[in-house]
Amino acid sequence: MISKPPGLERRIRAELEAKIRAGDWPPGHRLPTEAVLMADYGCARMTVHKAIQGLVGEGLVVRNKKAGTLVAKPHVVTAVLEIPDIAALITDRGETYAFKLLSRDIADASPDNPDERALGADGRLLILKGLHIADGEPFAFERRILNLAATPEAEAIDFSHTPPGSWLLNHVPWSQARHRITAVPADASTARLLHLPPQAACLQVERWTWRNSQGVTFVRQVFPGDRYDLVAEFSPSAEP
Amino acid sequence: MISKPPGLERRIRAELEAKIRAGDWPPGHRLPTEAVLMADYGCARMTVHKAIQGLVGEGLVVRNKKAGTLVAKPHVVTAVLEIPDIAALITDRGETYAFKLLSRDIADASPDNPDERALGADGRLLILKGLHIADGEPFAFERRILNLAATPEAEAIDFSHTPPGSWLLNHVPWSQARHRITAVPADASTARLLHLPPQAACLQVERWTWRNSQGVTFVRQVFPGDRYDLVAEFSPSAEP
DNA sequence: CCCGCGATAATGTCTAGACATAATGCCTCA
DNA sequence: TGAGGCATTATGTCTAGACATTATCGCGGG
Repeated sequence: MISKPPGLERRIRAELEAKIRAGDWPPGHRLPTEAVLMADYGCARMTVHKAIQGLVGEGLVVRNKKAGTLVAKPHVVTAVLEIPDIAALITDRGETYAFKLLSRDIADASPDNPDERALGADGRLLILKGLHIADGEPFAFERRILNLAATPEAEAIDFSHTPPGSWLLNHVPWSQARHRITAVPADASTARLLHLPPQAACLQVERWTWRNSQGVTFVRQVFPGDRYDLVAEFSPSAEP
Repeated sequence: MISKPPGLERRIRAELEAKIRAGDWPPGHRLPTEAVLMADYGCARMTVHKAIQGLVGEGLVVRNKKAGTLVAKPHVVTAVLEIPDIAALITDRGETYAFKLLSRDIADASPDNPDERALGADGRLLILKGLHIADGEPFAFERRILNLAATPEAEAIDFSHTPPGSWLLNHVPWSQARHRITAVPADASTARLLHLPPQAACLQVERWTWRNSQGVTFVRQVFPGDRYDLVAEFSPSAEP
């Protein structure tokens, strides 16, 4: 009674969702039809329809004409991974952040380099290597390839202290990406850069980014296994 | 003209999305108001409203009353990680799958074990250790804690060849989970089990699962770094 | 010049219908 | 007994409105 009424659609959705999450309605169970809910709540069909569509968006239910609405079977566990900008990640922790550019090269894409080929680029590439530093300690090593055909402005930018990831976030519009997450032993030079013993277990995140089906960038980041981990929450689709 | 008309709402949504993804409308750009789109497409407001709400669901735009609808700034990279059932993962690859139970114990939850405490369980626990095997080769080692208060049926199940993860998927309804992904060096016994050299880099996935705010299970899986990696696609929320 | 207040412009939510579409399941006919 | 077709049921999509909500902007007064 204190807070404002959250809207009927939200309420219907929340009540259905609660029944599913509590296990009252197990996977495969058929939920009431729109007509029934409409009568239960005394509202228009559009309202219950939108409520149930919300559950579809969350993947909690599947709908079939005539067959009705069924609680979905969770066959794969999906999790939403938020891969933050490293600079933001570190400053959010209250540590000081610095980026150190180790090398900068411009090269033509060569079809025999698998990283470059996957990017689908065929023109000039900007190749950057750098180190992310938190409170003076090395935090991650990254090697990045930028497709200059997709982001020609990048050639003029001074990346000696600006991390290219942060620059891209603010200058490249919406895009699509693919991530690959692996554990790798640190090779000799990476181990030295990250102040690790040779062969130390590291988390490697590779990301390919496209915009409008044109390759924009590829990056491989190596984190010391004991200094970083990824956390993914299951997504009960947050409400604003 | 070959395929059926996909519905006006879908069409509006797709056209707006295309403009955003192509970069025609950069982050921060204000898109046409519902009234304008209504006139453009000659349809009711509800239709454009639902189309734009779809974009909100994808996180592509943000809406404010009076201020209008703005293209969102991609400040964190989010990706949808599908963490499959290991048995399904392996058989999908066309390899033979086997599970070998290494140990089974029942214990009372002890508050000084951090894994058990995080689960929030305070009754009896079933503790399983096992090995996932693909084509005869060890694929992953797992240690799992099941809260018997949440899933009492589990006590009667014979897990000697059934992987507990697969059993849970089919017997526990919808739940919430939290994942933590790290790189760790294999300890001596894990290395032996997985046929790895000691200290080899491994990917470790930890998952806490709750249902109805009651802890259900905690599992820690260790994969050889060179035999498994996680792939996460960015999610432009697929359309059926 | 700044502050506050009110008009306004935008989205949020809901209604009560209409017609379309698709899968189920029954019923009929061979 | 079996197969096909049709009626039924449920969701999918859309309309044309109504009223609610709220951030912004501009204007006027102190």
